[in-house]
Amino acid sequence: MPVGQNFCKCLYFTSNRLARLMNKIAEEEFSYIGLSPMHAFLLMTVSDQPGITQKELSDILHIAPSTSTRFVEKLEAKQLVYRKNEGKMTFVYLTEKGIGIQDDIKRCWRNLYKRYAQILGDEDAQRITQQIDEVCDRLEKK
Amino acid sequence: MPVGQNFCKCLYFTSNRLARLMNKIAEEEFSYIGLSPMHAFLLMTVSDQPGITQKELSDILHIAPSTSTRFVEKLEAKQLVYRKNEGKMTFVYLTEKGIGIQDDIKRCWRNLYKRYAQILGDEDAQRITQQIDEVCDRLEKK
DNA sequence: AACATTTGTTTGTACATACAAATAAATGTT
DNA sequence: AACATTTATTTGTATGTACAAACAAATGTT
Repeated sequence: MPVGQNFCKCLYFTSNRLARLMNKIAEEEFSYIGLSPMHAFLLMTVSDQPGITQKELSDILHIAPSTSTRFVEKLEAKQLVYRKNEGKMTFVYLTEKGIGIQDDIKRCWRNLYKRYAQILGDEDAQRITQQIDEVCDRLEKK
Repeated sequence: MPVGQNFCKCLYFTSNRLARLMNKIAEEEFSYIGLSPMHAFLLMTVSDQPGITQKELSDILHIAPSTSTRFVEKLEAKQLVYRKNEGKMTFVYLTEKGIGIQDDIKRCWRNLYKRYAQILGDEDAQRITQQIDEVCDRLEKK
């Protein structure tokens, strides 16, 4: 009896498959502004909370602290954010250029939503997203 | 009005968050046999269909063809599989060593399931997994 | 005040994964 | 049979992400 057919019953397997699919779609949509999706999310977060620390960023984005360092580095190189170091913390702010592309980012984000919602329907799209978020919270809590 | 709080309503964002979480759990469980989870899945697939081609592997595992080349290369280096080239295709088989660890792989896989099912409950775990799989199929069909 | 612990950041390194281009074989078309 | 198209694989290169270790600052304890 073949086992290969049962990969679809493994949450590790399916969640990674979905993430790969969504990555491709999101990369396409955000490619219009030359940013990877996670970088765009980071920029939106900084726009929302100027002076945010990297620790807070990694909490909100659910990435490792080292990853947020790397992201901020890259966005700094593109002159979309700048850092202010104070003691052991670094506070992150948008540059003028970073502020300037916020609308474009939001537009890409909306297009991304439209893109998958068109396939899944608004209701299913929102339902599955909410359920995944809930599952994440439960898995993370312990 | 803060936008950061709404990332959880984005399927790209949540699916990646879940994948990162599941990766960590799966890597832990499969670390007992010194394999990354996807390598283990590939080995199970080859065990199920000896002589499978890399194209078929990439279809079943939902990865890019180049990725399946890379995986097979690595498993060949570990002497868990070998290749037989015929024409433009390469057929993949398990070595004795590869056959020998199948039980260990299955044990890790069961432990992985137990691990997240214990947190989510069997029912929820299976429900969300099935729904994600369905969503993937719909997104892939285009 | 001296030392230990915790907390935030950075750096080195590694891995999974992908795309695009190159290659090579198989198949279809004239 | 000659050429064009499709299909499977490989290779070069790039990106996202993580962990562990290093470092640096802040806080707690004696």
